[in-house]
Amino acid sequence: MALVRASQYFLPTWKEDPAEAELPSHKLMLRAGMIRKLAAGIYIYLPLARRVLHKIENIIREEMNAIGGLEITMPVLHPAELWAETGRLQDFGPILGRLRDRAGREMVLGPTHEEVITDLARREIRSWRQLPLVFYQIQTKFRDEPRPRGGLIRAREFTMKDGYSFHESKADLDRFYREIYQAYLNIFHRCALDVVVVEADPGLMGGSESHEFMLPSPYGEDSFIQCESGDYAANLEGAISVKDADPPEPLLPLQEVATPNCYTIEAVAKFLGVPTRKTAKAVFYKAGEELVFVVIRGDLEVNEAKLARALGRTDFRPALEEEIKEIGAVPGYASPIGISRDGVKVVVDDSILKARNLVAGANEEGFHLRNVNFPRDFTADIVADVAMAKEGDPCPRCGAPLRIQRAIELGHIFKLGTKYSEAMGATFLDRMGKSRPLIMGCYGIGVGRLLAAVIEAHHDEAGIIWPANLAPFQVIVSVLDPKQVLLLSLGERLAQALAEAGLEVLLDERDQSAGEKFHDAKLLGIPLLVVVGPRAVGQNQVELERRRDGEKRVVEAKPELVVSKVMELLQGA
RNA sequence: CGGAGAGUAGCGCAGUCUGGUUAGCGCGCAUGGUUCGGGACCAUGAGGUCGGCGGUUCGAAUCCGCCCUCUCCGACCA
Repeated sequence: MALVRASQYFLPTWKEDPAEAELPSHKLMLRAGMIRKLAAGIYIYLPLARRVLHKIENIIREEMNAIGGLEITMPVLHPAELWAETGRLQDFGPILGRLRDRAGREMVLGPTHEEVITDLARREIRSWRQLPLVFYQIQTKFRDEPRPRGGLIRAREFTMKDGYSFHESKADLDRFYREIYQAYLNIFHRCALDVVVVEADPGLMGGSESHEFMLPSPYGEDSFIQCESGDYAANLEGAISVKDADPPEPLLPLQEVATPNCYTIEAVAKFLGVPTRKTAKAVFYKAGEELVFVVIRGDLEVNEAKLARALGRTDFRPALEEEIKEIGAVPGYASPIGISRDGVKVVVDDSILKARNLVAGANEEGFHLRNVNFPRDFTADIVADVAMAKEGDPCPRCGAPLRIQRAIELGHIFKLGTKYSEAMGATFLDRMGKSRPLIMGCYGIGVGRLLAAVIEAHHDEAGIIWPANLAPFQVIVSVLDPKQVLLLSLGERLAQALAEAGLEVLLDERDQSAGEKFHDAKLLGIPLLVVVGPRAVGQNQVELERRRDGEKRVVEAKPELVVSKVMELLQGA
């Protein structure tokens, strides 16, 4: 039986918006007494938040268990050597929280657990007969993010459900991937969230396929691109861009033109009176010893995630002016024509393929070339799509315009393949007795972020509006003047009856003004309010008020009647 | 890491430009009383290293320097 007395509980609510919060979910969680900040991006979860988190976590558990997931708990502290094995000790960089134990051993605070689970797998999994195996945990992660923001939306210390699956074949991973995809939809649906599933960039996680589960929100920390007709949605990092081409035109001869003080595409285009899409832009990166020379249509931007894929490396940075000059290119007037190709990798975006008679730099201060054409005038080491998709671009599937949406990334699932198992030697004997690396997938949900997202999706000016299945309490029984013994005892009886009927009940018998109690009830977002006040009780009645729509009922103050009416109203909450 | 802003009582803020009684206001908190249907009222009271350190000055919340913390924008973000 679940009956909590407010006077003995911890409800540190605030009347005013805190100065430090910007997002509705952040403000409301502070105001409702759910969280308190310890340091930037590091929060204490108070009792009210814990109640909701338990429900969210249990939904996740049920759905994970239903597809064969086995719950485990892995350590927060990992030996750094494990991370060195996969190279991620380096790759994660300063995001990785690091420390030494008393013996001087390097340790890391786990930002994720591929290394640990793969270590477990290589010790324990020997035969295909043990497969498939799906482990998951709901546990604290630490990432020393450069910029935490928005309360629980992007914290440094946060709770994550992370799952890892091991398979004997790609086909079995594919099968399980479809199951977990559906399980994720179930989880978010049960949390009353309308998520959009977007194709994501598997990037350097390796593997073939990856999806993100996004909740569209103006306060999102992420964005994705979506086709109006709904047949394509992708993370911006991986979004395929279709480049509309101009109609073909005859190739004209190269022609040098003076363009004084035109150091930017906009300036050149304006000076020569051509649209920016009729220019070729040069963008430079330094990757190790190599200078990467990207040629892209002037109206487009380079997508560095796509460039990383085209190059097969991520260790590059924008080049310095001196580095550009070293190869004979002139910053502001650069083009791939007439430069030294020694130690230079020319990457041509596919937007250049169909473009004709472009304006490009002449590698001479104050001059550009007209009528530059690929591949007539220069060659490429790599031709690839390295452009950032943008608002209004045609959808790669149906051609309808694409729109950019801000969103909260709630979940991310990956087909990892053998990246970790190979790096760490996690192998098994297959049906033919042959040793092969385990085939893996990994699957994350930001639990705290999910909690915040539920509030983002379900609140109004007065406070939170919990979906009934996530609410910390389903009913709040508010005794307006608890010093009147009759009112208090009636409130107690009703609360008891409701609790015995299986509901979680908060009995607000605090000696506070009616207004405060009404406001708190709304702020806390409890689906149903039972008002035990002198006015109605005088006529042997109590009032019910539904949080979601303000729907009110008056009921005779008999426990059975109140219970049945509460149940009825909760159906619509 | 770049840009912007902020740090004064538990919360929200004024005071700082132009140095000068005992550092204020609202809310909250404690005690007593009056109230009791949509954030009541009266009285009394507690609560402050004015983010820290250093400097200037007869005198610093206020001026100067360094540092710390927090927020927002950007970069970044399996």
